[in-house]
Amino acid sequence: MQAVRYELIKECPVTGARLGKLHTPHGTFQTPMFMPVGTQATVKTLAPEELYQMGSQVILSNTYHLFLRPGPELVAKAGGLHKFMNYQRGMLTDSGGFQVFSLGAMRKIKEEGVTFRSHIDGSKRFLSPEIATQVQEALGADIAMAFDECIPYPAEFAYAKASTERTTRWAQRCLAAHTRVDQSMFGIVQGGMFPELRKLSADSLTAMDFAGYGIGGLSVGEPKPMMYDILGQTTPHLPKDKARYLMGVGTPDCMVEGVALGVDMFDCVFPTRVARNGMAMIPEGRLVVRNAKYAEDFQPIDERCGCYTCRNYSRAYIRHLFKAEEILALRLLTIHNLYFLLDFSRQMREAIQNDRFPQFKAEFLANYQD
RNA sequence: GUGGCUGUGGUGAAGCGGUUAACACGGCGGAUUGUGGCUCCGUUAUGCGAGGGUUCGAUCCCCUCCAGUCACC
Repeated sequence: MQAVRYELIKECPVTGARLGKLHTPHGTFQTPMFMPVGTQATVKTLAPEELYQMGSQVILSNTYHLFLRPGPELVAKAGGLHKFMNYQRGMLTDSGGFQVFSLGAMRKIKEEGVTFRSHIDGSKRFLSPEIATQVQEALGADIAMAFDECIPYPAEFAYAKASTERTTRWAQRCLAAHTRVDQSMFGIVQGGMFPELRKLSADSLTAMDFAGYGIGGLSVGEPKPMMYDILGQTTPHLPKDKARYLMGVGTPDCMVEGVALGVDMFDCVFPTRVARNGMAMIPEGRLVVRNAKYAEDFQPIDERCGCYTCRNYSRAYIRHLFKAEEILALRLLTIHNLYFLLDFSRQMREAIQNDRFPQFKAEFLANYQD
């Protein structure tokens, strides 16, 4: 019996959209869902109570960052990540595979694992499937991710094939190393932009006993139509009774397309990162609140939005806070953007429930500009 | 009042006779998809206190004025 279990509630009769539940040791959560990113054991600028209040269910934290600082031993000594950071709902840790490739300098990939340099102090470090699994067990999230290589775009077929096969072997080693019964592990489908490799990866991984499946290596710079194409040629190879998690995706247009192709979970730094740069997400796309045209605009970011920020503050005030480099500016837009995506997820669930997901998708996309 | 010094964009300032006036900050836009509040990109002085002169040519040299600033009466 897996610690984390997906329950399919309902499928859209037209698209591949799924309404479901994710049962975890820290509660049962609704899918499709968006998972806020809390890289260093904190969703930047927010306290857990604020996350609960806006409807946050599962949050993501990061093996790479916590491995380097403060270290898995310290988190284990604190009683695990939930206790350490005082978040009592669902939690997922990324394996560190992606960061080794995106942040670690001078990385060297071998069959055994990856040697890289810490982005903090430049020291030489090593991560392998076994180490990444042990670290994630020490962190103790509900969901651990298998250690993978995220293939860059573009990539040659030969490289993508070799890498994908290695990621599959690494997945086996992760499962073999995994011992915690109150934690489940998701495998990660790779395969680059090659449908046959995606199928190969999915088939190999689904033959193993993972609780769910991450879809990695997308949204790495390829055009969106290509991403949707590859995604659409990946999810059909995944079992219906397991959760599908499209890694690193979190703009509403990509999410609604992803849900239509059968994805249940998303995570992305986008809403929180752009919030810190003065950009608010709205149904029409984006509103850059630090733009001069909002200097005397006393409306909320979005009058239709129910978030704490929109109920209490104006564009002019938030713009002022950004200009003055006040911390509250970052908090207010982070609250808004996360609420926006969490509420957007809720609307998608409601649409699937009410058999109107295709219309919801069409209407949303007609209105949205990225 | 007399003498010295200084006047370059929103700011701090390079340039000191010769193509489109450096650089930094700020401003204004943009980028951002398994997170460094980081970063990156574009743009921002038809003009060098004002007027006159010398010169093929003046931010740069000369004169007058104006304004700041320091010192002394």
